[in-house]
Amino acid sequence: MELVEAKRKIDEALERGRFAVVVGNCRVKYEGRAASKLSEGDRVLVIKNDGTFLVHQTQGMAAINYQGPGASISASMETAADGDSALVLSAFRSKKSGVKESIVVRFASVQACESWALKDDRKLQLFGSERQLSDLLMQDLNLIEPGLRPLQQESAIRKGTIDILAEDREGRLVVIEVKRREAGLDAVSQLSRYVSELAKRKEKKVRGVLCAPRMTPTAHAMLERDGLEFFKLDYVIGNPSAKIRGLQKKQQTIGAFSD
Amino acid sequence: MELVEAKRKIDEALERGRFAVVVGNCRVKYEGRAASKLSEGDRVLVIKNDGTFLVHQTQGMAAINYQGPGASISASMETAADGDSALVLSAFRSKKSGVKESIVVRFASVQACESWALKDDRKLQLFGSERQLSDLLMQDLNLIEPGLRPLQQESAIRKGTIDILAEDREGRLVVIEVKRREAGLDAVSQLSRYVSELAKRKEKKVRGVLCAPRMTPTAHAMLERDGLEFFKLDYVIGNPSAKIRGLQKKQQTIGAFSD
DNA sequence: GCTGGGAGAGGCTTA
DNA sequence: TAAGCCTTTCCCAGC
Repeated sequence: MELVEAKRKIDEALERGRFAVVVGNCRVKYEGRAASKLSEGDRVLVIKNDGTFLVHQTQGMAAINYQGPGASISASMETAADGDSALVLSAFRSKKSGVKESIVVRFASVQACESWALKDDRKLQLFGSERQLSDLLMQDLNLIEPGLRPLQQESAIRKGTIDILAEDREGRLVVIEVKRREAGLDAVSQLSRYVSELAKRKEKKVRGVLCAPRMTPTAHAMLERDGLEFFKLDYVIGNPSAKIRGLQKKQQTIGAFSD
Repeated sequence: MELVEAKRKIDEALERGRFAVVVGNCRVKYEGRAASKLSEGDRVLVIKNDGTFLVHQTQGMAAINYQGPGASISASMETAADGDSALVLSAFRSKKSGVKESIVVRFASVQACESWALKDDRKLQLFGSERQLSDLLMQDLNLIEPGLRPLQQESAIRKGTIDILAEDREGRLVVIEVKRREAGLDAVSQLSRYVSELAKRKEKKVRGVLCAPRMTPTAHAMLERDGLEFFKLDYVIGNPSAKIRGLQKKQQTIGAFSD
């Protein structure tokens, strides 16, 4: 496809706010929070109405260069010193932090360039997030330990946010950290931070329980050394809901929906 | 475009290992580590040769549903009870962990469906990563403090990996943690973990220095309470290299390349 | 192969 | 707005 023709199509797509895809041989340059260069190769460029700008290589899941919503996108023709011309598509963005970012894609040739007016107002419904598991646990903390009563969910302390704060049979505070997947060192650090902060503030012993499907051995060692506890969180992911195994009370259907 | 025609094109693309893009009205269902549903709307599906499978909505940077390299992709026609037919594109993958994942995209209509044989063997060259900044600092630790001598870079201890291990004028061990962006509570936790682990092992006082462009206030408070230190890391990102401001020794050009 | 930890991480929620 | 922190995070490097 002729570069000029591709430019015309892109200009039209940008003007009309369409979703556009450009396929061709290009070089890519990025400057912003970091900097990068990518020399010549065939790539697929995705441009969305909201300013999203994605450069995809033929392999790998993540876009190799990207600009999020809010970028301003422009197209221009460029003629190099050797007389070769190129279609240049670029995305600029100024972040609130003051950082300016730019991606410049120089197409030497274009295999395809198309755009569409797409309509989509639906949102993804996700099941099995950490927040959902936390909500389910809140319904009956007896699963973790008989007599455990919930005090607060998502309570903010100076050093972060406690997933669930509870009280045990002896009236001790229990900090519960929920992880939807295997817990590592970072999770133990996090819990440890909350427990010591709370213990200092309340001037009494505070328990800490890490709820996760499993833990790495090193994390488990650190957990025990810090006097914290582990509770195996056994759950099943369904569609359209997640369930914790062993919960005695009838679980509310979270995230149920009609379609 | 006819659904059957789209299916034929997809089959051909899959067979020949091409990069394919499908645009149309669809529903999406995901089951795996979590589960999700997305009801009817116009979306763009990206299929790569390596099994990468991305569903993009009209807004937002991230793919709303995805499967990484290694997925097996298939296309089929389906006829619903009401007689409406659909083009079903799906991606399956079994992770090493044993988790099976699937994405099923049901297209009720297709606006465009195309594929290309793309060639690209180049890799992104990135400047200003944390590892690069660490490399630069290693060249002259005097910037942080006169008399500081490097002992080791990237040394693994039981509880993680220390960026830079050094020795100060008085012969004390100094753990240096480098962050390319603002450091938060997690960074302080990390450094704190390394320092206490090393102090316990060596049975002597160990210093900890957090090198970052800046810190959040809460993180700074925690740093001071833990007896750790902060060094403001002032750097500039260029293309094709990153430089730390104030480094006295001539900085090696890191990441320079010819193109 | 497990584990830890970075990433131009992005994005959401709450103080 | 800033800060914490979750993510189907992905990804790589080291042991």
